[in-house]
Order: sequence, then structure tokens, then C-alpha cells
Amino acid sequence: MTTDAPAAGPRRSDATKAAILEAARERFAADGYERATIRAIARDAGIDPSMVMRYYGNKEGLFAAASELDLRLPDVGALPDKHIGAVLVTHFLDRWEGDDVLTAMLRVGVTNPAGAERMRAVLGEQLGPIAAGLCPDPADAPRRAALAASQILGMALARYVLKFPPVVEMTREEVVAWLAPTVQRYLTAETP
Amino acid sequence: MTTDAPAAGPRRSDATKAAILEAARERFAADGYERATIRAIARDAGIDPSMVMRYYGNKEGLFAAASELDLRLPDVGALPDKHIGAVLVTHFLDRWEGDDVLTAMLRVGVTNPAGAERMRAVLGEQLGPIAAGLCPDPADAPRRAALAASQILGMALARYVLKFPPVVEMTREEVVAWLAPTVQRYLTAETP
DNA sequence: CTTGTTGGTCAACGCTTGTTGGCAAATGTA
DNA sequence: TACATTTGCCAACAAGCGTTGACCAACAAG
Repeated sequence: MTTDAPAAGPRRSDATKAAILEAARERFAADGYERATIRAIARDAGIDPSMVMRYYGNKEGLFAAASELDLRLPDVGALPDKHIGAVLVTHFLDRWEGDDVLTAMLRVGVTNPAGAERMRAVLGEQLGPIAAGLCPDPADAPRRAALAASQILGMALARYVLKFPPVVEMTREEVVAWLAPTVQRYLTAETP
Repeated sequence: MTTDAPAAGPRRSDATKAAILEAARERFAADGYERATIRAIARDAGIDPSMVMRYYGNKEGLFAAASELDLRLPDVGALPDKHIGAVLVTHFLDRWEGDDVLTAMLRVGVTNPAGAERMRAVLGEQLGPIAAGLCPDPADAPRRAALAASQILGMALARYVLKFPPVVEMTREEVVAWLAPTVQRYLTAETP
């Protein structure tokens, strides 16, 4: 039987598990939850579909593992308040283009309740504290964070999912120049 | 055989067709493309699944018919420029809460290529001209329209699809107060 | 060498999906 | 009345899905 201790040595199957996760992220990001089939993910990973079940239990478990996400938001305490918006927008563009996890979460969150819940949790837990340290009334932080999220998610939707041509053609600098004041205002301005 | 003339008299089946369309919009809006099954739509409409095929050909044809959409954007030429943002945001909130077509388009557009194309077309054709009449350089209109769309879609995503609690709890007036300046700036400000 | 564990394939299950064609009743037309 | 069209239901198809359990090869421990 498998050791119960969490710190077991590296197993031979670790490479396989990683390959499954990578394939799953790509498929979830490209196709959404329903059309990302376990069979297709297994084919991409070069193994049998039943292995996915063995290692992740079922499809929901696979998605949960594949969408583990740390936004790695920068520490904004050390920054001049004036540049917060630009820093955040730049950071999100980086994260979105760096790997498939965010696109996968967005695509899945729109049609799958578990995906939506994951998205609410991630943004609430990771963007909320930043808003709390910035906005005039800390009790208003969740709302400020959600407003900023609405603009950032909307941009991600238009640029990486729906692929509106005018948005796709913008450079990263142009996107930052347009969005930074918006995010800045949502996080720091007085309540209108 | 059926008359080829487009202006045939009202048929008995018109009510059925309408019931199918209504059920389809609800299901697409609630479940997205893949999980909105023809069988479920037919059950909602109180008829046999094969009727859906007879009247709309296949599932793609049904979605195309169900997502026919006129944003009914107001004529902004007659309005003071200062209030354009508020008028547009208010109008989109109305449209989004008025029926299921927009939510259906958003949910489907994220996982289905035809849905994404429909979304690009609708926003480009209907929001583009408005931007053209407002922004400093008309050649910049598509980009301005897409920026405004990114904020409006992001809000719709957060409020009606992902249901972020802080966004859901905001009143319509609060949403307008926060978003109007953003949309106003995207459409009318000088290029940053 | 034997034995137990791990990593992996294969074949199948029960179910749901979109889609099709045949048939019966209602309706319209002569 | 007789016929043609429309409207609808029913039963089935082939394909694809998530999931399961039996089985085999490689490896590690004794």
C-alpha cells in the first residue's frame, strides 16, 4: 500500500501526472469543460484515459487539480500609489499570457458551477486584500476588488477568448495605458 | 410543398416555433452550448426533439435563430456628450436584464466558435458606429468600441454569469455611477 | 527466486447526445 | 367525400461520453 506520509519520495508516475495536468490545462483553456474530454486529454498526454481516473478520481477532480492557481500578485505596499493601476494591469497581462490556467478558469467558469466558484474564490482571496490596503474605506474593499476584476476579466475575455480584432491588435503598452486609469480609479478613488 | 415566397400566411406551427426559440434562449443562457441539449429544450417547449430538427435543421441552426439580436442602442447624436457613458451603461443593463439573449450569447460565445463570431459581429456592427460618431479620430472607432465593450462585457460576466457577490449586490445606479466614467473615457477621451 | 506493489493497457459497461425516418392524426383544399 | 399537406410523436441509430475492472509488465524487497 501507498505510504500515508505526505512527504513520500519522488515516484515514477510523477512525470505522467504532470503531463496529464499540462494537457488538461491546455484542453480546458482551449475548449471549456464539456468539450475537453478525458479521452482527448489522455491522448495529448500519451497515456490511457483510465490513468486520469486513477490519479485524479474523476473529471471534476482533474479540473480542480488543473486549476490550482496563485495569481502571484505583487506587493503593492512598497509601490507609489499612483502606479498601482499600471502595475496590476501589466501583471495580469503577464499571467494571462504566461500559461493556460487563467484562460482555462475563465472558459470553464462560464459554464461550470465549480469553475465559477473557483474563480470567485481566487479573485476574492487574492485581489481583495490588495483592495483593502488601497481604497479609502476598507469595508468597501470587496466591491472595489470586484470592480477592478470586472475590467480585467472583460479585457481578458475580449483579447484572449472572444478575440475581438481591435483588442487583439493592441500592444500590451496600449492596453495598459487605457486600462490602468480605470483600475486605479476603481481601487483608490472616493466613492462616486 | 412549402411556398417559397417569404410572406406566407401565419402557420399553425408559428406558436411551436416561438416556444422552441424561447426555451432555447433560456437553456443556452443558463447552461451554455454543450449542456443545453436539444432534448431538454424540446421538453421545456412541450414538444418532441425531432420538431426542433425539422424547424431549425440542426443545433447550430437553432442557436443562430435563438441568438438573433438587436441591441437597440439609443441614438446618441441627440444627446449631450457628457452623458453618453451613463446612457450606454444604463441601456446595456436594461438589455441584459430584459431577456436571455445577451446572457446566452455570452455563455455560448466563450466555448463555441460560432457564438464568438456572432458576438464579434453584433458588437462591431452596432457599437462601432456609435464610437465613430463620438471619438476624436474616427479611424480609431473600432478600438474605442472594443474597449467600451470590454468593460461592459466584464461587468455582465461578473454580475450575471459568475455572480460575484459584491457586484450582484450593487444597485443599478451604483453600477452606472462607477462604469459610466470609464465608458465615457474610452469613447471620447484623447488617445493616452 | 519469489512476492507484493506500482504504472500502465485493454475492453467493455451504461448512458446521453444529435440526428433520422416512418407513421398517425389533424388540417386544409378540391 | 377524396386527397394532399402540415404537425406531431415514436422508436431507433451511430457516436461519443465518463467510468470501471480485469489483466499484464516492470520493478523493489525479502
